[in-house]
Amino acid sequence: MIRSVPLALAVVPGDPRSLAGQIVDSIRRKITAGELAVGEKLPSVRGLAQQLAINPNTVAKAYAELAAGGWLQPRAGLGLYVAAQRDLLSAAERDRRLGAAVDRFVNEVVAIRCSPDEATERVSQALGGLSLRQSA
Amino acid sequence: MIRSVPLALAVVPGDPRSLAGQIVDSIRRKITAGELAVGEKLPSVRGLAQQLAINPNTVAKAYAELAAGGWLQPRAGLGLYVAAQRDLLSAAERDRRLGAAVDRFVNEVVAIRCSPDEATERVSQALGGLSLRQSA
DNA sequence: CCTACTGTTCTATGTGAGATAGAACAGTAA
DNA sequence: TTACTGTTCTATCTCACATAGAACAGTAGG
Repeated sequence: MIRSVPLALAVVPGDPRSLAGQIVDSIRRKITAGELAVGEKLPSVRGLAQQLAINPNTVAKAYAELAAGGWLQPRAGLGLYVAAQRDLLSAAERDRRLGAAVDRFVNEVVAIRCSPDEATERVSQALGGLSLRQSA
Repeated sequence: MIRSVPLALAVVPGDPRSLAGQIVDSIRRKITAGELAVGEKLPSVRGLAQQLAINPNTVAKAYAELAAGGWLQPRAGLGLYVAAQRDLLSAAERDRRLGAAVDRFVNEVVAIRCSPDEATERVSQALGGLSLRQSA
């Protein structure tokens, strides 16, 4: 029996994202950053729900989405484990989604009225830090 | 009486953004791109609503948000006109919002599992094209 | 003055996503 | 058998969004 890490994680009601969305984003970034190693066991649905003081169904939905995206591997009756990185999306689909994400970001930059150069710089910094953690 | 341009604009029900949100984004980008010149009159609330086959209240909400953001200048009884560019946000507030937008974008890049370099490149391209239009 | 336009404001209604609550099911290990 | 695991289902509540209809104040032109 592998002990599951307490999983430092927080959800806030003020966030525009749904509770399940916050959990999904946090775990995806922790896996990408290497804070959650491949094969590691995640807290149980009910355990994490109690820890976050939210409904178990909300955690279950987040876990289901992560499993569907290939981030977590379910073992029947045992729990969910961090899966090895693999691509479920085709190159075309990934390109399409990236384009949509870029478009959304540009809309926000326009709305803020900030310099395109500053926005590019900030994105470069944030994504650069991401790749460093990925190689770790 | 200044004739208002037909304003090539489209809203789609499938878009995750609300109808008002789509209108707001489109008009902000048209103003930024110079497709809508400063001082130009916008279509009336009821006119644009009829053109888009949506409720006038939805258009009114979009216009109100644009006016609140300083993008449009209301003239009582006349209509809304493209305002001269000015900053209503403090540097600190703009920086805070940019950080939030970057964080959202990074979350999407992580979710897509695409290369950070590719994402940076795409953003740089998109924002570069934006600054070109701004100078026009 | 009167009419026709402009944006604004208000209440009411219907729809859908998100979160909650509670129950039940199947698989696994001690 | 017991206690855990994730999964699935129905039901309810809330809130944002879009719609619908009405009313108001300001402006221009006949």
